[in-house]
Amino acid sequence: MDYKDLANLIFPDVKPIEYYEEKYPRRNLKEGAIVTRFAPSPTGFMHIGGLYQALVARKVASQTDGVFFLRIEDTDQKREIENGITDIVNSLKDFGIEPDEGMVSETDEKGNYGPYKQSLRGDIYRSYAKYMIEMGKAYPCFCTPEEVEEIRKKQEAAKVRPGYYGVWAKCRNLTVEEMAEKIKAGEKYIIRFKSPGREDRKIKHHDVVKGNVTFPENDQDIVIIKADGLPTYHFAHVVDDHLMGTTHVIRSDEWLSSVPLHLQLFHEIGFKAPKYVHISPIMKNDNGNKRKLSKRKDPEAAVSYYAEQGIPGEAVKEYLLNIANSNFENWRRQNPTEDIDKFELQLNKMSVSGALFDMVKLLDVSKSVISRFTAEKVYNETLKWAEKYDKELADMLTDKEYALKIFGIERGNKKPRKDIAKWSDVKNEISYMYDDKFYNQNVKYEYQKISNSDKIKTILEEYINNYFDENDDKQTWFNKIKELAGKLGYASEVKEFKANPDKYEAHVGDVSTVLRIALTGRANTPDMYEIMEIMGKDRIKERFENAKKVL
RNA sequence: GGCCCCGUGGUCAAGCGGUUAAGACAUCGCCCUUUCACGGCGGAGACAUGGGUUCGAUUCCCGUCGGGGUCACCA
Repeated sequence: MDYKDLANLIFPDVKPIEYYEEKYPRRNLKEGAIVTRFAPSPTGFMHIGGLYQALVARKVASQTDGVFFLRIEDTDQKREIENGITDIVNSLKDFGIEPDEGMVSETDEKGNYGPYKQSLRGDIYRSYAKYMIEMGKAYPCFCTPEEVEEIRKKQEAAKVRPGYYGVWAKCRNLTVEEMAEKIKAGEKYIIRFKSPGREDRKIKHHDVVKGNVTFPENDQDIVIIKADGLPTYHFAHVVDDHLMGTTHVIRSDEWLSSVPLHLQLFHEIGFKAPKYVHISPIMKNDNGNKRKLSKRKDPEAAVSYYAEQGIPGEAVKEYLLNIANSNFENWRRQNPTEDIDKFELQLNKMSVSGALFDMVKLLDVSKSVISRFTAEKVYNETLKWAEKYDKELADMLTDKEYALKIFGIERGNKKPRKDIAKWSDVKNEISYMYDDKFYNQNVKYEYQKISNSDKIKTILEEYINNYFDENDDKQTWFNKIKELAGKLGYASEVKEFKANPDKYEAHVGDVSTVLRIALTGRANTPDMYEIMEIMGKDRIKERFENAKKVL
């Protein structure tokens, strides 16, 4: 009895690895092409950190004419949730991230290197496990979970490293005959890797973002095939990324410490190891302590949160790119209208330590992003958001032509207006442009410098009767307000007023403010000329009448 | 606790032996503007700490402190 016989006893009906090696040939890509993947477990909602990884992986693959694929790591059936894959696929799609290969829905996939769902790859893993056993590099372990737990307790008591290794690895030194006997006797077992490592030796490794790191060699006989016949993460990673031709494994840095294991696994099975890119997670300040954004405690950890808030996906992506490569900001300033796909992301420039999530900064990025949108796009996005989260707003937007005029105020020029950070801001920004909202809100007219009722009344009446003309261009429109101010005894120029503060009660700006407040109920609005232009004389008149009533 | 990684203004961060230690967000002041939002100018604000090495350390080495990660038949 030798290893081969043992392997056959354990996996009698499994294909030789040559079958798979042929079925999944090396990818024929041009020099320098990077193959990346996003490999989440469908265990809950999509996390912002996952989006970050996927974004980075998608970008570097695109930049090098490589391939980016989506693989689902569902080898732990206990933790799975319903529609987990759909949620991942849709979340990525919402942010404009399309994999070249991989799962496209709960059950469908595209690409030639599948299945892209690990639970469907059991036979493949078993073939490679068998291969390992044949080589004497893996073995069946008959220890029960209770026994393993007991070993751990002893180690703890003895103050030695916990784990299944060296002398603690009871089954490691069983003879082939003993193993076969136990199997034939029906004893339950799992498959463990037979680590050739020694803890007192160091390995050096170069991580693309973390740089050079040194670790003790792995000496743990980790399990590669679980009792349920599926592989553990470690083994699936090695087999899949080999077969799928991944060149760069981009993953969260919590995996950094398993690099010695993974490298050893790759080496022992005889595959070329990929490059590793361990990216720092996005953190949150929690009472002075940094911690990862938590699914349970932090609503902003879920990518759905941003959609709910009405923060455009483009903004979230730009913010994330900002964290990834801080020179993105400079690039954006120099290329304000360029598509972000044109930005060249550099993996080795990514931060080694985790960045604190900064909502204020995100919102600032978002303001800029939205200011670059066309009125049409602002309209469409706002409507899409409103239909889901704010019915009242959606109703307001029924008249598209009118809404487009509002969204067009101070937009499309070199210094576009930056007042919307998220779609949920919109209602408040535009509500006064809607008569039914305006007249039903019980507006309080809080006049400022000029607050005397008679004076306000005079300004309003004079203006609408003698100065307002719908056909005026902006310059003459404003000249007329100056004229009005002059006629009523206010300074028609601000400079004039500042030069002679005692001579005048107020200046043209204050007159404007009266008009603005009577018109909108607010002291601060976008350009008043455009607002008046959109409203038209009758509505302006009506607004003024309303204002006069409560004087 | 063992092992690994990290430590530049409030935040994100350039810098990698000699710099007046960039920039962005936030903050404050001024300017522009009929208001606001922009935009412009300026201010305040940082190399965790103690030892080395060096003519010279934010940059290199060691210790301390602080933060994070990891030690599963979870990924």
